[in-house]
Amino acid sequence: MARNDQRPQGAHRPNDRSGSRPGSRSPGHRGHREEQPGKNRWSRDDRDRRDQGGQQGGSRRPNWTPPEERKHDDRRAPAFRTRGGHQGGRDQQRDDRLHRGERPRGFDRARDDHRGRGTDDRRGGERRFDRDDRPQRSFGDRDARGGDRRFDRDDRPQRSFGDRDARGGDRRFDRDDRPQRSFGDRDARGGDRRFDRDDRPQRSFGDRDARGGDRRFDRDDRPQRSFGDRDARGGDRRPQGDRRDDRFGDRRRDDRPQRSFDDRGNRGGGERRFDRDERPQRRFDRDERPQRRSDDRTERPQRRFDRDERPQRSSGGRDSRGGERRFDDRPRRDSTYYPAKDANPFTPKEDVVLERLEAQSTSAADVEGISFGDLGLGDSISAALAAMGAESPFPIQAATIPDVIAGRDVLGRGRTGSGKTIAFGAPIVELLTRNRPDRREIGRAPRALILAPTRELAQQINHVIMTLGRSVGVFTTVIVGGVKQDRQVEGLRRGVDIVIGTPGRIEDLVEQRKLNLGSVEIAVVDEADHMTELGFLEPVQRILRQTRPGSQKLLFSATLDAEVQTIVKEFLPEPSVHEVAGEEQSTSTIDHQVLVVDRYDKDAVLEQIVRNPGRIVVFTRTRAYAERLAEQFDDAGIAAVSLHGDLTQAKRNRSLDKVKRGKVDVLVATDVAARGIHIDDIALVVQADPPDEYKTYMHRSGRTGRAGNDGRVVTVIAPARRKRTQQLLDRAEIEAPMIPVVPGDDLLDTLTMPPSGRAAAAEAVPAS
DNA sequence: AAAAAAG
Repeated sequence: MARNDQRPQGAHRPNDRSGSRPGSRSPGHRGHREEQPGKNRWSRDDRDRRDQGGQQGGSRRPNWTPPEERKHDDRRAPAFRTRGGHQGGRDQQRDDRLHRGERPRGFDRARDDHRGRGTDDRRGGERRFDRDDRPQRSFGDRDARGGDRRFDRDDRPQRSFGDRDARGGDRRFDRDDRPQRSFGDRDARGGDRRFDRDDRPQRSFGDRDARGGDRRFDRDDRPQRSFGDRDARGGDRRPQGDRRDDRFGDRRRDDRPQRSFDDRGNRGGGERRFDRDERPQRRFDRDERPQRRSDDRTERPQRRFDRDERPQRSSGGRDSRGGERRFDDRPRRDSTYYPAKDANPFTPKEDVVLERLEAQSTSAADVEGISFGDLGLGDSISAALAAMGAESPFPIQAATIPDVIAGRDVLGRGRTGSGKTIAFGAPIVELLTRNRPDRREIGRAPRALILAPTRELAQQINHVIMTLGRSVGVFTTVIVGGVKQDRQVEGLRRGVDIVIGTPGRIEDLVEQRKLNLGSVEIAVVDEADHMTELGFLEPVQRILRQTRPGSQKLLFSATLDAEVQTIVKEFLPEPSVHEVAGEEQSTSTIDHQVLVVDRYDKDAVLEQIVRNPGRIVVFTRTRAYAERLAEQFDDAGIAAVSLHGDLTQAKRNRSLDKVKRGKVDVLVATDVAARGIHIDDIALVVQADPPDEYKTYMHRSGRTGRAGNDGRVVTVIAPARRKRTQQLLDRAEIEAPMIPVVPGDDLLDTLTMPPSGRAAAAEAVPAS
């Protein structure tokens, strides 16, 4: 895996020194950052030369204009025009060149062929660059990248003090002590959380069955699942009695005995359905965890058992494991000739509302008058927060900061845009400030790790934490894929306190022995429920297992649910769970509508919607569609950029940056941008394809309506999808009218207007 | 069926 550079194109760039590779780039010279950009940049001459003899992707258009130079002002000009107007000369030309909707530019395809993966940008010209030799396009990229990296480094210089040793010791103890904590703590947090382990004993067979009933929805099959896990463990499980007591004591958690995930179903009431069942597979995965040092977790013997039983569980997960669990194995209809809508073994899973973890609730009123200092943060950090605009703590912050500082494992759920990054970032910086050596050690191993599902989110988190850390000499670095690892490795070599990144590159560097997670005392999994989904779970587990035994773990997400069970069981023995009270209300600031559109009218409707003024984010289910739509909008004179996994990281950064800086108002993205990404003032979120999961709906919607602003969301669906969409909305507890729409409807021209204004317009439009 | 993350 030690891959060196994922951008093979680099080899073709003029001035390219990649041949000399990482080392030659004057490592150690922080100031050399500048060279980075220069290195790949094409001079005008280079470009011209290229253009003339260019045999690259071939079809470069004579009149092609760099997208960034095009003008799309017309989009806003005609204030709410009903139909797409005609475009100016240039656009006209473009229209001639290709029909919207088509995969224009033949070269795109050609390129795709040789390029192994991805396609860069939708605008042909740009894409070319990324790949082959296409020099020109570089400009954009580099800058973008340059920027990111910059962060990584700038702060480090001063890196004066600090180190892990100090803390190390402490934490270590924690672990050991944790044992005791168990009882007490657990209660607090809930013995329940422990799912399988302790409390569940009784539950064993009987329970399950019982539960089975509820769960039935989700998984009829589940019942069997018991096989290994729980039963076996049974032995371990302690009687519920011993669990909890304390801190939550006051909070009334004692009463919630069984609350474990499994149980949840019962207590909660209808909604909570045991989604977990579906997640059984993961459990198996653990087998691989044998490593888990037996010693550290004396207290948690139980788990060990779990693993044993789960032998097969390898990666595949379900397959290996017992047949029962696999969805495939589920009882199916005898005949599959006719697709069964309701009995699809796969879909149910996505729509199931995972049971919500029980948590301590904190409301805005609870934090009134409280300052960050009251929560345990030092003056420097508090000042840095104030400078960032965070004068006083938000509920989720007030709830989790003290516990994080106290060294507890924490599960935090706060709605989108509620300040979760600071909720875990500030206390981590605070902890790293304490007990550290007088001098910072060059090459010291990081003491904190933050995992995020996307590179953009990791970078965003880094911005926040880097800012906080700078005030107290705590340094961070981003470790993500898509860019050369050189700078990242160099940063690590110099020594950083907090590593923020995505699983792939982190594992890669660990394997290359360029990143040592053994000193990590605090690990955070942001968007935890997503990070514990199938493709992410195992890497995350492997990474967390690399951290110091007994290290503190924090899981955060706006939709934190039982999906994280597997991780909680293994890594958060006695977590404290927090959520913001009444967070559902916050959704009330977002207006939701479902537009029922005939398939053939869809693109026209989307184009009309996107002509509305204001920043608009359009979500699609596939990369190809995101690309196609962005191109369509662009060709129609509506400046738009795309963001998805087929683009090079440079382009991804560039697209996002363009939107953030207001260069472009329309962003067409896949779900890569659904979680965590913050862009100011998104007036409207358009779901060009309806999401499959209610959680996805919530995260996409969460891109708007942030910071107390109103937000609007429209979801475009085909008539046949109404029922399914309604079910999804019900699960998300969102009310949204379903409105039949055809291209040209005035309603489509007022979507970024206040709801009230729209209502009037809607009435004037004959419902389909 | 798709997306993300390593290549």
